[in-house]
Formats: sequence, C-alpha cells, structure tokens
Amino acid sequence: MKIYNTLTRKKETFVPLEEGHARLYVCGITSYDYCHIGHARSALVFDMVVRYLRYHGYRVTFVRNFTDIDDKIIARAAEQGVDSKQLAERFIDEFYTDMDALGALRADIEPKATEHIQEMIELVQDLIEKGLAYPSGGDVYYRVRRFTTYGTLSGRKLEDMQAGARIDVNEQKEDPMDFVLWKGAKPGEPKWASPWGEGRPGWHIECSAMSRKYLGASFDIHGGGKDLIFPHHENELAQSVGANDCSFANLWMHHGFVTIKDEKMSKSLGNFLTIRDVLREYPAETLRLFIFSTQYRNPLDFSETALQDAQVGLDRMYDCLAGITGLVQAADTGSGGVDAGISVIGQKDRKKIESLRQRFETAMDNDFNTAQAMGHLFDGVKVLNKACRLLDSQQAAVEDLELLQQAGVTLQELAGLLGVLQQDPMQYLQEKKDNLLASISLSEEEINNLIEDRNAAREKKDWDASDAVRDKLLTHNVELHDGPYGTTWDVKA
RNA sequence: GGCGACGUAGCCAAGCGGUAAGGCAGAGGUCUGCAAAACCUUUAUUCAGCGGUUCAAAUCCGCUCGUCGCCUCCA
Repeated sequence: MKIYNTLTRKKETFVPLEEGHARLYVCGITSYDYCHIGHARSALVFDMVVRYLRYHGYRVTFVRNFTDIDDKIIARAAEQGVDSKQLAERFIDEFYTDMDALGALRADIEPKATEHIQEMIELVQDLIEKGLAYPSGGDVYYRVRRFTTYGTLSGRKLEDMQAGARIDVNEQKEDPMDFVLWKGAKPGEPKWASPWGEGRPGWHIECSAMSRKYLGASFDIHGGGKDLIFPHHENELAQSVGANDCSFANLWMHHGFVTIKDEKMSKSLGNFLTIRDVLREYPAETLRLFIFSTQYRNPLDFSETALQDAQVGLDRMYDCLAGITGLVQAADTGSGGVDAGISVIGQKDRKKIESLRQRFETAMDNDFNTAQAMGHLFDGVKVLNKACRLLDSQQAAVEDLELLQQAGVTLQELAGLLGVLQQDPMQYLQEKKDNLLASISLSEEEINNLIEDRNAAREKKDWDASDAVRDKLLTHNVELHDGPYGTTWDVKA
C-alpha cells in the first residue's frame, strides 16, 4: 500500500521498520475545551488508518498523546477560576465521551504530557549536551541554526520565514527562530522542578519524549492535522533527530481541515461546531460517511446539505442490507431448501459483486482513498439492489441467494473499516422509524386505525375518502406505501 | 512578502498520460385507482482560462485568473 509522505511530498510504499508491525504516533488534543468537527476528522482519519492497517494484517501500536499542560489550559483555567490540572482532566473525559459516541477505537497508549516530565527533562539535557540547546534566564531554547536541515518537513527556509516575521522578540533567545524547550515558571503557574529551576515543558518536547519512550527513536508513521506541520512537527523533528542521532518518523501523514463556507473551522474564528452539536442531529455513522466522502488530505467543507446527503446515502446502504436479509429469510421459510429456479444474476453483475473487496482494497491501498472506496461500496449497493429486485419477482436460485448473502456480509465488513454500517439493518431502520414516530403527534395505533379506515374506503373504491385519509396522515408527515402485501407507512424525515 | 494546496456536471467527489467512478438533486420508466415510497435507466464531446510537450493530457510543463491554507495557538 502507498501512503503520501509530507516529508518527501510523494506517495511511498509502506514498509514498516519492523516486519509486520506498524508503529504510529498521532498528535492528540490540547484539553481545554470540547472537541469540534475538526478534531473528529483527525480522530476518525487515524481510526480508519489503524483499522485498515490491522485489516491488512499488521500488528499496530498506536500512540496518541494528550497535551494537558500549556498556555491555553492555564489561561482558560484562570478564566474559570479552576485548577488547570482539573480543567485538563475534565476535557480529557469529555474527549472520551465524544470518541465513544463516534465509535472511535482507543489508542493503544495514550500518554499525558504531565506524566512524562522526567523524560522531557532528560531529552532537553541530551540536546544541551549536544550543543543544540541552551539555558537562558530560566528557560531552555533550541538552537535552530545548529540543526542544518531545519525546515525540511515544512519546506521552508529560515531566511524566508524572517522576511514575514511575526515572531515575538524575545531577549532570552540567541536567535529569533529558536524555540522554547522548557519555560521557567511565572508566579502562580503550574511548575515542576528541573536542572534549570522550576518550570514547565514547551509544547513540542512532549511528543519527542513520549514517542521515544513508547515507540523508540525511530518509528513508522507520525500523524496529525496539516496545521501541525509548522512549527510543531518541524520542531519535534529537530528535537528527536538532534537528540537521537537517527531518523525519526519514516512517514509523515497530515490530514486536511474541516472548513465552513471554505474557511478553516477553528476556535479563533469561532466558526466551529462541536462533535456533540452534530451528534445531536445526526448519527455517528452519518458523520463518518460524510468525513470519508473526501480523501483525507483534501479540505472537507461542512454543511447541513452535506450531512443530509450522507444520511440519505447511509439509509440507502441499510435498505440494501435489509433487502438482502428479507429475501434470504423469505427463501428460508419458503421453498425449504429445494433448489427452485435458475440463476438470474448476469455475468457482469456477478463479477462486480465478486470484485467488490478487490476494488475497495485497491482504492484504500492508494493513500487511503476512502472517497473512491465508498464509491465502490455504493456501486455494490446498486448492483445488489438490482439483483434483489430480480430475485424478488421469481423463484430464487440457491447460488444467487448465497452470492447476495455473502455480498451483504462483505459489504458490512468493508464498510466497517470506515466505521459505518455496523448496526443490524432491520434494527437500524426500525429505530429510525421509532425516532421519527416519537417526533410526531400520532401514535402507531392511531395510524393503523386510519389505515384500516382508508382500506375500507378503497374496498368500496371511494377514492375521495381514501385520499382524504392519506392527506390527513401526510400533514403529520406520515407517508403511506401501498404494496402487494398491504399498506405500510413511514415517517418523513 | 515567502512557501504550499486546490479549481472536474446544479451540489459533493474520484480519476493524476490512453479517451470522465460514485453520492445527492433533476429527468424518464416500472409499480399504483391516482399517488407516494422503492427500484431501474439516464444526466459532463468535457475537466477555471490560454499556450506548450506528446501518437495520445482532466492528468506533464509554463503563464493568467479564482479560492483556500501555513509562515502566531490550532486537528
């Protein structure tokens, strides 16, 4: 499989350092607020990556950190008059609540910065010994110009950056581009003892220290949002390579942003929706389908319409699975194992059904092209629906039923790699109906009574009366469907 | 100012040198007393524009226009 590497700006064949074992480190959240849809994308993208690597047969060690000490946490805690540690803990809990609601897998190791102060101090000491860092006025800084390849990951030169310098002038630094590894404590701030006095870690050092501890100096994949490329990942790279004298992450994966009206969703712009905001309106699987409708590196524009489209698509997939289940059940109770009928599924459609897994994998192997992979899934749905329709109207051949049943299982398995289509289809559709029913002013019994009245009128061919009932129900968003086996109803969304 | 990404049907989105996947919406059809729902079929001579390379370009190169991002905390 191929993965796009930010470092080389190319898709590269994925070959883990240790055979059969993929080690990956993803930058997690800074816990001072509820997570928004951008965080959901990050979590779900790497959730999909991990699931797919495991599907491919790799043993995966997935590390994702929590930044539980930093300026924003301290500021927010001060604002609310609470302890910064408690604030961080609280939003880690909220993060888990959201992740569980999204059905995202837990990382194998979820280290917190504050629990690795010692490791960070050791790393900073390594850097000082190598001449790559220097203490200054209670702080410790990284000597950027000493790391000759600085800027490789983000593709920028030190000179270029100075041109547009929005860098704060800091008297303590030898060079304005130097970044802080350790910050001396200001009065009232959380602090830890260190060889340079009391203080706290800079932002970037935690990831270098924790990845080294849990994955080793070199590992396979380092991931995060595109906004982390500079300065966070560039600095991590400088720290780790500088301290360990060996390559750091082999491959850097960065996902695109979630936008609203083509602008980046962010706290500072105030144009964000939290995960729980969205999950109040749509099921998690709908959100996942939406997120995977675009390849992970491209921007993803959030809108009500896009979510509704995803919802319709998800329902269609479940309808298809329910159709297969219904057909198989009918056949079981019907002909009782007697091979009725001849195959009606054409050669071309059979081939499409049988190649579904192959096509899905080819798309996913190409830098996790979930958009294309989903296209194949929907294409499968189309062919399966067609087959269901054909079988429904005649005696089903055993081989056809088996093909459909198997295809349904495959469809659900593959969709599961994206975390969708994981519910029992019958139950999903029933729940949807129940939820909608709860939102209208009629009970199921009242609806059924009205349907009986209407059917009585229809017997007498009193179309005016029957249509009146239908219209009345429609004002309550109840739609009637007259089928060969009687009248069923649904609630309009 | 520096660096980078993107621009494909009404909307979303794949394709990245061999002649336009898929989804939503729309249209036609099957079904129906009429509907609805469901399902089927269908919808881009063309890929922002202009040049160039090539037997062949949405795909490669150059320029122009437009949108967005990073360079400051950010997923």
